[in-house]
Amino acid sequence: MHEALRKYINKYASVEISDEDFEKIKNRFISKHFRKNQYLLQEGEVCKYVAFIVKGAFRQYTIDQKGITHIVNLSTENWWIGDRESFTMLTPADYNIDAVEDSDVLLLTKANFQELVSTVPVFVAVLSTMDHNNQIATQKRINAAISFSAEERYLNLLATNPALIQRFPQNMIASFLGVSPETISRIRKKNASIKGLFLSY
Amino acid sequence: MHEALRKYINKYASVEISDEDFEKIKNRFISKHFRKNQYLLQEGEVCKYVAFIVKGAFRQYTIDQKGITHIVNLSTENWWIGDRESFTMLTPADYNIDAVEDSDVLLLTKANFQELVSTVPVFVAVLSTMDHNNQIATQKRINAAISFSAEERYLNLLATNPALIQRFPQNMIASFLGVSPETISRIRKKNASIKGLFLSY
DNA sequence: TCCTTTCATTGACAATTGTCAACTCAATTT
DNA sequence: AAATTGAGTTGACAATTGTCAATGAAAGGA
Repeated sequence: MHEALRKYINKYASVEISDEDFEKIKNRFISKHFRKNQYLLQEGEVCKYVAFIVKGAFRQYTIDQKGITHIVNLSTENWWIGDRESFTMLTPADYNIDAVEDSDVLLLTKANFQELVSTVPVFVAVLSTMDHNNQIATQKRINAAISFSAEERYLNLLATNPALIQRFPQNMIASFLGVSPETISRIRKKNASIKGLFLSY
Repeated sequence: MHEALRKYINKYASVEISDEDFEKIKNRFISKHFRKNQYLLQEGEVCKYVAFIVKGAFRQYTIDQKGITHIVNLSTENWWIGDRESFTMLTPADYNIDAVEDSDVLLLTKANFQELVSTVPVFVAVLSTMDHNNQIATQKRINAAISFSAEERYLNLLATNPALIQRFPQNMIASFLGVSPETISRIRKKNASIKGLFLSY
C-alpha cells in the first residue's frame, strides 16, 4: 500500500529516499478505503486531511446556486487531493471532494504534515517540486480556459490528457472544461473521426 | 529601491529578517528600469530572470494564430513576474511579458536564485508561502473561469480586485477575463449603477 | 497646437453555447 | 425477466458572446 508513495517520492526527489526517512514518512500516513461517491471533504467543513491517491479517482468541485456542479480538479493514482486553503488556514472549505471510483488513499493530518516538514527534508523537497509542477499545469489550464473555445478545450484535453477522458464520465469532463454535457456530446460527434484515429493506434 | 523587497520578505516570513540575511539577498538582485511596452520576456526566448516589481505594472500573455492576445497574468507592485517553466527548465517560453507602465524591478538570475535558495533559509520560506498563496488564488481563478458567465466574471473581479480594473485598460481586463473588449464595454454599461455605488464611497 | 494613434462605445448580425425535453441504451435492482 | 435508474444523444429554440464596422474620445508625439 505504501509502496506507491515510495515510488512517488523517489520520482520527485532527486535522490533515492533512505529506509529511515521512508519509515518516518510512512508512519505518519493513515490508509483508508473510500467507496464510490463517498465524501473526503464536504463544503463548509474544515479539510482535515491531504490525501495521496494509491488507487482510484476523485473529483473536487463546487455547487452553484442553481445546483450545477463545477469540477475544479479530477485526480487519479499518484496525485494528491485536498483543499489547500482550508487545510492550512483551518477555514471552512469552499469545495467538495468525493470518490468517483472505489479508492485507496493515504491520509495525512495537518499535525503529521507539519511534523514531516520539520523533520524530513526530502519530504519538503518533494512538496516543493510538486507545487512547482502544479503551478505550471495550472497556468496552462488558465490559458486554455481564457483562450480556447469549448471545442478547442476538449480537443486540447484529448491531446494532452487522453487518460482523463477515458476514465471519467462525459458529464464530469464537461464540468471540468466548463461546458454543458450536451455541448461535449456534440463536439464528440463532430470529431468522431479524430477520436477514431486515436483509438486505432 | 530594495526597501520594498525587504518589506515584502518581512511580511511573508514569520520573523523579521536579519541585516546579514538581507544583505545576502539584496546583493543578488539587479535593479532595472523598464519603459512602457518594453519586453521583459518574449515568446521563444528562455526566461533568464524572475522579477520583483518595485513600481509599475506588467502583463504576461500568449498570442494565438489569429493574432489575438490572451493575458494570463496582470501584476503590479510587490508581485513577482516571470515564466516559471522556462526559467527552471531553460526551455523556450510560451509567454510574452512586457511593462504596461514605466516600471522599476529587481531581477534575479537562475544562478543567483539557486544561490539564495541554498544559503538563505528565510528566502526559501518566503518562496514557499508565496507559492502557496499563489496556488490558492489560481484555483479560484480556474473556478471562476469554468463556473461563471462573462458578466459574473467581470463583477466578481470588480468585487474582489477593484485595483486591477482601475489600473489596467479595459481591453486588457477583457483579455484577462477571456472575453472580447466589446462584451466588457456592454457589461459595464449595463451595470453602470453598480459601478456608481462603488465609486460613491 | 495639431495630428496621429489607440482605446472605448455602439449597432447589426453571426456563431457558439446553453437549456429543455424526449428518447435510447446500458447497467443495476427487484 | 421486468422495471428502474442514470448517462449519453439528439433536436428545437433561446441566450450569450463574438465579429465587424463605424464613430467618438482621449492620450501621446511631432
